[in-house]
Amino acid sequence: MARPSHVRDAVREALTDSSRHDWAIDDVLRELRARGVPADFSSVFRALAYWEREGLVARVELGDGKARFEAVHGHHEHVRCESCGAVAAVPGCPVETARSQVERATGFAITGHRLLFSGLCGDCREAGA
Amino acid sequence: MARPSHVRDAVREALTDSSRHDWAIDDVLRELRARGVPADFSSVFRALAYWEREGLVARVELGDGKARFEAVHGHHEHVRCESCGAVAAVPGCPVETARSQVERATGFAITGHRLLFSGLCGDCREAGA
DNA sequence: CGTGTTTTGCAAGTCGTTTGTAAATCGCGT
DNA sequence: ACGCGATTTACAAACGACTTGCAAAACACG
Repeated sequence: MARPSHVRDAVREALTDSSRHDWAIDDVLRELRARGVPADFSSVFRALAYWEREGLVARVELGDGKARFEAVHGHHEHVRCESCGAVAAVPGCPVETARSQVERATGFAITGHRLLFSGLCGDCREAGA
Repeated sequence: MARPSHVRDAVREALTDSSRHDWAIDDVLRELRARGVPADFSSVFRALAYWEREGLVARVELGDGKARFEAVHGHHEHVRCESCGAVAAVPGCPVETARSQVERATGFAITGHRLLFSGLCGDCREAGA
């Protein structure tokens, strides 16, 4: 029933092989082409949706109005360079401890959070100085 | 040179008069109509952009793919109910202390952050139980 | 009152995503 | 090897929400 799906497979591999945290759909598409697996935008879109449902890929919210994805690893937050857009992972989670305090202050039962730092990466800092 | 602008004024008043943290452009539009100040979508859009530039209105990122705004008060984070979408403010900032640690870990110079909690508001929790 | 600038509304354009549809592909039983 | 039925894929059209171009209306000012 489940048939081989080179697009889906290639999409998963592309994300998994890299440590990028900001794969836009176009980026994945280009990467597939580079790997000799031409595919259609919509196929990549559906593949990403599929792996997201499957829990192997997570959507990353960078606030730039584009859907971005990364392979699921552990829980972590992100930093994004205001200048060049580079994205890196912030190990650990500065927010976990705040949870119960937030619940008390707001009356919400907290189930998750999304934290995005912005700043200047090392390169841009040097270049701008 | 600067002429009276009932749309701009009405937009600022609408946001300022309320404590909402999730004004979408349509919401503002509807509120203006309710106040007897009919306006066009694009005018409201430009008014919001204007006040954002002016620093009186801030864009709020709720990750629902819509531009959302609030009147600027102090710095605070947000909680959003997964069920009904209600948004509340989280007083204080659980992240401020993490800043230097993040800088050390990533090599970025941190200039800001955006934190969004998700969970269930009191009402939805009762309703769902 | 004219004049020149600012605001507005309307409509069209854009960007990125999402969906409809039909053709191609493949596993499987015969 | 062949046909059947379900799954994948590509292409194109649809969408949602924002953005922009442009001309008409509204003012302040001389």
